[in-house]
Amino acid sequence: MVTLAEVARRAKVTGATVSNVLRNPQKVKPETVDRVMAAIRELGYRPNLTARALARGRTSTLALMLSNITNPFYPEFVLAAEREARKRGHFLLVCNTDDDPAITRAYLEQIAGSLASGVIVMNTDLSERELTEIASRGIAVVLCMWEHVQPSRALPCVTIDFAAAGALAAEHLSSLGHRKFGALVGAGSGGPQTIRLEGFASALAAHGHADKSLAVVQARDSIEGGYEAAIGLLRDKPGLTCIFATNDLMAIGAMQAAADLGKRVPDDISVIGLTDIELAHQFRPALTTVRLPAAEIAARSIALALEMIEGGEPAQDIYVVRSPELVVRASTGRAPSRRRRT
Amino acid sequence: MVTLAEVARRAKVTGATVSNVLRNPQKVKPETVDRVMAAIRELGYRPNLTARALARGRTSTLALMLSNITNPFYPEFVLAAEREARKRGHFLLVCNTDDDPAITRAYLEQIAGSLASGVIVMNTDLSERELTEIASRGIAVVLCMWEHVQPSRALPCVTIDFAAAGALAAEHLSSLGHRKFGALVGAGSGGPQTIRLEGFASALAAHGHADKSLAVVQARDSIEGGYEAAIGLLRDKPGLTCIFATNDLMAIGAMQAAADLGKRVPDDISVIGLTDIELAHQFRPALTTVRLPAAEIAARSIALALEMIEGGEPAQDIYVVRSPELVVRASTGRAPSRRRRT
DNA sequence: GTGAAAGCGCTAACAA
DNA sequence: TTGTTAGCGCTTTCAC
Repeated sequence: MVTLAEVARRAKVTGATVSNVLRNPQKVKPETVDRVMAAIRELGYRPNLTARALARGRTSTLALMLSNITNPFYPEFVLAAEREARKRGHFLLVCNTDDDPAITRAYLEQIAGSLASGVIVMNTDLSERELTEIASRGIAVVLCMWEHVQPSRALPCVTIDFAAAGALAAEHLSSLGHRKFGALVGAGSGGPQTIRLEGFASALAAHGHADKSLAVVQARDSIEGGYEAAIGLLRDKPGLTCIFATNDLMAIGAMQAAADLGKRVPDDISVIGLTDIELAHQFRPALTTVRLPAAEIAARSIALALEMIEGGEPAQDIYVVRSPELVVRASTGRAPSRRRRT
Repeated sequence: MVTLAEVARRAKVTGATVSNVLRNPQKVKPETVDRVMAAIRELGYRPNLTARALARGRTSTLALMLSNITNPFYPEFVLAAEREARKRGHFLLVCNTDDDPAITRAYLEQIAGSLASGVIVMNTDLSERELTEIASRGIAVVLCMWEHVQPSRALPCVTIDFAAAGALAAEHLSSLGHRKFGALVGAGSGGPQTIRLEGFASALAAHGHADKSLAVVQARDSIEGGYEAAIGLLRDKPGLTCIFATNDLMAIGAMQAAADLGKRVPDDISVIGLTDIELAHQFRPALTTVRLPAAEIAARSIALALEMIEGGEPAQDIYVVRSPELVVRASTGRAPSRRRRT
């Protein structure tokens, strides 16, 4: 391995100068710069990032903690995060916590402040208290898509308006003439996706729908989970003409359930999701959904972490990115004319 | 940040002893161990992995280079890789190269041998020569799922028998009575998936099918790519009763194409994929496919890299993991009785 | 069984 | 403009 010292020797300068050429070339006489650059090239020198990190007191890696990258939302998110990090000269450590607090904790203990100087924490089972404690060790912690009723006051947080997302879904269904609503609420880590549901329910109320026109059921946040929950829901309430799922995976499961029960989507029943993962438009019928700007959230989170690392305190506490928007595709349509009773 | 020195001071020993307690506790008197452990606990000490890496000359991170994590094969792979790495006390840097040799190269230059002491390279546009050069800098490079006609002789390589996988698909279709075959060949990075196709074609020949009973078409390796290619293929060769795609994404696209052309799967046409990503069983109809043991390949690759780092040279050059196996689901069925001409 | 000391490769004052 | 000098926090001989 070629070291800075060898480059220095070859260029007949000291290490400090080589270091300067690399970091503040304007502070070095042009011809020295040339000489050093030549030496670097000839020797094939590459700075050792580990040594640099130790000397500077901060690394060039960021950690991204998520529950399980196998959920199709994350790959899209990770890609965007990684691109932003790379653009800013950083690398991304991906940490799957499997929703296991012990794994999460172990990761944080080992990595935070030693391997990574910043951590983006998504959907976690750890308490805010515990996370705050990590942050107090001097490492940049940013909460991402924190979906609790109370936004965090202690940790900077990048998120979107989940209630508005739910409301968009409600307005869409309502405007199509639906009157009997089903909702599948996913329970990811970090608790159930209640805010999405509340936004949905409030908007329904605002449009004059009675409380009892909405049937809610919990589901695991996956295609299979949505399928099972929808089967149950549709059996219990055969009069439903539409289903809102707090995310796309469950919505896709619901479409399959409808098909298996002999209901056509969207003729007999409309299904709307939330997130707009790629699968949403790849599935047939293509899923109508409310789009969450994942890439933007990812990039913002990385940027925020880096700003904290560089500048100290974040300028504000909560960063809300661009609003969610409705994406109408093939899975929703006008409510069928009444034929059966609820 | 609590350092080793502070722990040492508190435990009234030197740093060397603390270091030993952490690494070779049997070399330290039990009561000293206790004292040091107590100090560690009281102070909340966490070793700094960056400093450790610098001192030991090797880091605890591995890099995984893949083209784009958004391809659903990778998340499953990454999860398995990360678990294996974690089990062995390492962390995983995920690098999306976007199939761009420049990005790949930049990553390798920056990371290899400084941030990561091992790199798993999947599907890449870099030449073997270039990769060998990186490896010669003393960093562990393992090729993963290298799918070239010539296996690499220079770099250790974890792979599976792609030809056998293709053959399984052919045998399955042949045994169902099909006689007119279509094939979609994906062209990922690292060139087209020729070996899978060759395995398919050879098996067909071995079962007595004439060369011209197989129509091959290239496709982009995605649902959309498979869709477009299949539309073209089915228009050109309306007599096809089955389609083999060199991977699942294209197979799913092909199923959608068939549906859009008014063909029922599997009644009018059978579709078989290769890989068995999660989507394969989640889609309707569920996709018959040939399963590649992704998790096993991932784990083996990580393990191999670590062995090389620890032990120097790998014991052998090519590691072939468990054979692919046929997974029969709903997208394949008996060939329809002849109705039309080719 | 424990300590002293040298160093991993780089950065960052501060001097010159 | 360049060099000197201390480290960063940890590991690792080698004495004691």
